[in-house]
Amino acid sequence: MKSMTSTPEKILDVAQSLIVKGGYNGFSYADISAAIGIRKASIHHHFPTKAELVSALVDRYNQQADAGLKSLRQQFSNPAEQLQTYLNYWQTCIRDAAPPFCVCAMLAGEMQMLPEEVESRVRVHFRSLANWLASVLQAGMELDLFRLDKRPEEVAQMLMASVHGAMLSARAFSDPELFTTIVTPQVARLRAPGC
Amino acid sequence: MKSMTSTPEKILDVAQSLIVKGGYNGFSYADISAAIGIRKASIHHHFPTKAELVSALVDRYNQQADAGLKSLRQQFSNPAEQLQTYLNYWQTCIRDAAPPFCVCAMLAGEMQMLPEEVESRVRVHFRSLANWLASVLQAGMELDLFRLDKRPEEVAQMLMASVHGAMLSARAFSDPELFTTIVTPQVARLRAPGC
DNA sequence: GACAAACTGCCTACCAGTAGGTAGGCGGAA
DNA sequence: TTCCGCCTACCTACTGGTAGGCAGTTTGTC
Repeated sequence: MKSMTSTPEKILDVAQSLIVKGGYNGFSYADISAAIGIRKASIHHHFPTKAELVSALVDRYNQQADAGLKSLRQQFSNPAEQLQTYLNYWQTCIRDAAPPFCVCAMLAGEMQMLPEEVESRVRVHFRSLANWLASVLQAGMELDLFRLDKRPEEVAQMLMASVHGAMLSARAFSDPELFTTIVTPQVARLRAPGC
Repeated sequence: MKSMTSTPEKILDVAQSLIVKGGYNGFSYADISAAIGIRKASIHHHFPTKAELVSALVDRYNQQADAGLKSLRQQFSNPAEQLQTYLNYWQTCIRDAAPPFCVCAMLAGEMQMLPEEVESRVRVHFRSLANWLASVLQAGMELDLFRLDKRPEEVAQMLMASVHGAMLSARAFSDPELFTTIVTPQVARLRAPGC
């Protein structure tokens, strides 16, 4: 039986896991080549340059994230549940070391030396995640589930920063549970009393 | 007039600014060489391997940070002021693009592929920053300046994550002000009513 | 339906440039 | 006289990237 995922997909999968480990400069075509048993030149056939490879990678990641977040809003009517499910996703990712870090958070650190084409795509991710969080917060506020002391956009930024910082701490301390320890109380604070 | 800083110090200075830009894999001996007008081999004379160089760098960074945080506690008797001054430090750093990022936060992202000797030193930084924050929070709580809903150690972790996440967001959006926007309300939340 | 042309996906072989690192020499200060 | 800081010259391994070939499939045309 032939493998079900296409070669370009496999390349992006491996590249993503490598970026999550060591960032843009932390992997090479040779690494991918070794991982999926294909020659370096063949990778260049699919993605001529490294910048194009990572751009495609972030594009795919953004699409997946958008789709995931959108389906979250359809699946759960309760904004509090939507938010919690989003956080649970990362919680299990980090615990299972699946992709224990957000690709874009990783790349954001290296922003200053990324190719422009990649940089702009990373910014897109941050923008749309912040927007999603803000709209969930807004909805929750209107339903009296959340009581915010700031505009939803600002609280969204605070929440996003907490999530990324918590990923960093979990990694620094090699303690997956730390992610939850940090993030859970942040969410609890949003809840309006009596919910 | 001779330059006042010794060559090893200059090397570490340049290396630090390069790490802050692009992480461990984001710089080379050649980069440092070009920046301070010395040959690559001469850098190896002072720091035989890259791992040793970065280890020395993080050691120095940790010492400076410890000294800075310690003097902060001596300079201000009020824990709220201590905390605020710490945050102001990063705020101005990021605004002036001085070192607009914490070296250890940067390295923490690459944790999984760092040489062991560096990894352990990064962990030390996280540990001692968390301890400092926790002790400031504890002191503030005893003086009724802060009202914490969690143990000071946990709130310290939350605060630290916020700071690092805010650095990441400021960088991703190329917006230095965002750091303050994110961090200030986090601190405000700590304050006991009537202060 | 036959047949050449074009296109795939991958290969081998190669390139210039750069990575981290080494060997050994040389001038000046201790 | 030895040590220090820096040098030139060099090494091997690896970086991202290219040129060109070669089977197998698709395509257009008669």
